[in-house]
Amino acid sequence: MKEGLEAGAPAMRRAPRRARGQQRVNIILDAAEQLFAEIGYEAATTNEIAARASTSIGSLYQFFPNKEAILHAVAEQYHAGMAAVYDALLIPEVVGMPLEALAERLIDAMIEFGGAHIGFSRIILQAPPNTQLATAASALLRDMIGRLDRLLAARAPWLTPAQRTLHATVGLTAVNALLSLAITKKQASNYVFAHQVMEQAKILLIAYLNAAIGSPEGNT
Amino acid sequence: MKEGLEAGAPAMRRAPRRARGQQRVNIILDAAEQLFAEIGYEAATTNEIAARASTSIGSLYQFFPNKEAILHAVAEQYHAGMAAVYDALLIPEVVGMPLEALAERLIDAMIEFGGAHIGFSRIILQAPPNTQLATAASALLRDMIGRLDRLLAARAPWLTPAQRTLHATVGLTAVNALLSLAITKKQASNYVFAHQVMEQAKILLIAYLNAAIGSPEGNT
Amino acid sequence: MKEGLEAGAPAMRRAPRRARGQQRVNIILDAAEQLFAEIGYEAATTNEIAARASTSIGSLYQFFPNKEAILHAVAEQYHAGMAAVYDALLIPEVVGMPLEALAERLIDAMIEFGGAHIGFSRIILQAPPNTQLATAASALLRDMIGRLDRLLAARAPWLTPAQRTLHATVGLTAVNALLSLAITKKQASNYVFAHQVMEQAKILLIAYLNAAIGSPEGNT
Amino acid sequence: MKEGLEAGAPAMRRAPRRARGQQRVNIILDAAEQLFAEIGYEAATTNEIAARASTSIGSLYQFFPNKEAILHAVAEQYHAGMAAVYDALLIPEVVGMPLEALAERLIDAMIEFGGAHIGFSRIILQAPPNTQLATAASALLRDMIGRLDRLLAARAPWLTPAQRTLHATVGLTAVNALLSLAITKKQASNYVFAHQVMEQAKILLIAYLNAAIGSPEGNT
DNA sequence: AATGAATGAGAATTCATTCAT
DNA sequence: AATGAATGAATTCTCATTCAT
Repeated sequence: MKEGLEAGAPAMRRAPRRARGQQRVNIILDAAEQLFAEIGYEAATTNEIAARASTSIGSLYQFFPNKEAILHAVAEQYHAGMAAVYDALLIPEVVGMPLEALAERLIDAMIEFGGAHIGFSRIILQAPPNTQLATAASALLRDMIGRLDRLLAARAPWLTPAQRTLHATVGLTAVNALLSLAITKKQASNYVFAHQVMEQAKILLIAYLNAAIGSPEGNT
Repeated sequence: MKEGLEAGAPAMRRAPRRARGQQRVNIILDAAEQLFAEIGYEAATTNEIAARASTSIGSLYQFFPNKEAILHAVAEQYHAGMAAVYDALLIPEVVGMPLEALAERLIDAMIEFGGAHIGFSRIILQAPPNTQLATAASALLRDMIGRLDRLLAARAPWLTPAQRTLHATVGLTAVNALLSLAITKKQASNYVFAHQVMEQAKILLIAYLNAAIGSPEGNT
Repeated sequence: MKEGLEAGAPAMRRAPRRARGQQRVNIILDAAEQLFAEIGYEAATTNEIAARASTSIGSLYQFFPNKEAILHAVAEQYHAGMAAVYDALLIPEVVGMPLEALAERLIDAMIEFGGAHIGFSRIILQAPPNTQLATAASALLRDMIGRLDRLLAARAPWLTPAQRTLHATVGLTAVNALLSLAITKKQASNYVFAHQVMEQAKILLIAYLNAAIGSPEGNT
Repeated sequence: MKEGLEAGAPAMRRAPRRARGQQRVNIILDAAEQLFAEIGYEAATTNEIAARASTSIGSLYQFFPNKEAILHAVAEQYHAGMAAVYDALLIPEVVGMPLEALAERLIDAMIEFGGAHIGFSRIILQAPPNTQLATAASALLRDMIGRLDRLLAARAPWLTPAQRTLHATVGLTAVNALLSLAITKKQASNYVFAHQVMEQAKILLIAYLNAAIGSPEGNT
């Protein structure tokens, strides 16, 4: 819990003091994210990351103690961006919107963010169990679910905390999967289908929440 | 569908001629499925698979030309099982059921099958892009979507083929993700939550299909 | 020196008592010779030899204790054939011929024999040092040189034994290399060139022997 | 001829940028040449090459992508040396010499070079067919034959190109085989015989060329 | 005898990480 | 700080040989 999201997460070897160092770190992280997105975390090699970042393997290890640290740093960046997206929806004006508009906003925001981080969403959302990726991913998921939980708390105060967590988890899981699908299709240049999928995601989310959350009187 | 899902899929080196050989192949496949489920395809080593199957690495390679072939054989087994599950739902009595009962059946069947193949579902449904897994997975997905497509065709003949494919893809993707989530929770011994997730999956599927498919008059 | 040419040569596991066994041995040897010729001794696998002989690896090892034994058996066959070729030239009528006719006979015989054993000539004549092949080859060479030596003794009695051995070795080495070259070209379907090479081999041998052996009066 | 003998020849993974790297590459190549010479290309292992070069297997693979690339690099070095030897003979003063002197020069030069590269000559001149060695060897041979061809063109302009190629090929093949034999004997510490063989090689080459090439008036 | 499955040492190659310059 | 060479454990796969049926 030094600087990372996770207790056991390997921290960066040192925070670069100078601007040039920070810039190089960013280049490395971008290269890593891109490569992870293309071929997955396991298949990506540190040498290839360094090469894509136009730097040397030695420099890379000057900033990151090991491969996992790179993953966590990428995940952290991604996490921060995702958090910003969610936080923007937690403002009162949005929380009070009709469900349709809210779902639209949420999913559009995710698409936009996902578009900027094409592919890494897939990686992080699809971590095989018992792997380094899995730890990185679970922290992220937990946090996102927590934010949705709060959003639900504001909109449907009649739900118990357990219900909120359940619905948030289910909704997020489904939407994430569809986002992941849409990104894949987009990468395959199937833009029309990708767009259709995201439209369906909105319909699905609205339908699910309406069915699950119901009204103050009776529900699940 | 008889010998390989995929044109370019690496086949088994040879069909074992003796009972002992076939038995060994099955043991290897079970060990591989289990290991893939635990730590993912990439992290699994052929030596570990052989060790778990209580056989020698040489025997393993007597039947499978390489690691990928093992993956494909496991996927094929899995595929066959999944196909059976779906085919059981395509009988007239089931197709004619109310949506609620149909969704219930489908998801219950998937849970049951997923339970028997705990973990591999996750692996195959979460293949990183541009990997061997991805090829194996996409064939599977395509086939399952095809089956759902036919089911939809029987129930909602007013949909265009493109609409059917879209809805089948979206529904399956979402339900698969929830199944995957439930399995993870189950593996973590969180049975209550796993069960709740699957119940929500039913609600979600029904709500989505009702919203998306609509009635003969007006829709998407 | 039990049954092989060489003291340390691994003998066949057992002499097959029945005709069927001997026949199988011959098939195996033919398959082995062919495969050695195609890809070399080292690259040839015992399994592939068995497969080409349409038998099982188990059967192969029923007759040969190891791979090297197969090599030696093939070499022995080859040796016997080669010896027959040379012996046919050691009869008085041939020994007394003019050098031109003798060279013609010798090389034609080698071509004929080489043609029947296309490729193995190359293998056996080109053994890398310190290998199993090398031992097999050297015995063969020694024997062939010995025969040529005797031929020279009959034709040029004024040479010292050391001179005879030297000239026999040199002549045989050169002609073998050309035979090998011709076979290679033949395998590449370059029949014209192969034929031209063998014609040149005759010219070369005659020229060399004339120059080296000279007449009774003065020489090397 | 600058970077590779062969179009499809595997190049080095990277040109070492630092002096230490180039030095290590040379050490590896020397170790490889020596080992190839001793036990042949197939039997040589990359680990043993690395061990002989007193380096790690990883370092070896930093510079060479695979075993074949090492072979080709060694062959290239050898080729370059051989080419220098031949080129030194293509100067007008030498080309104009009487045949005896020319043959003497050529063979002495080959002995000297072969002595410095004891054994690899054997390897490269004795490649089994359809192997990686064969490809490396054939490029070499072609080039050497080409050089001899030019030498013949200068000395015997009345020959047709096809005749020149034939005679160059035959002469080179025979002399190479004798060189190879001499080297083997030298390795076996039989220096006297080795020397005698090379002397005979001169006699053979002179006799063959005189017989084959003839004079301007009539020939082959 | 015949078959083909079983074995495991050994080979080529990769890649995260360290180290010398 | 930067570079890229050095390291070697680990991985995939082969193949000679043995063994059970």
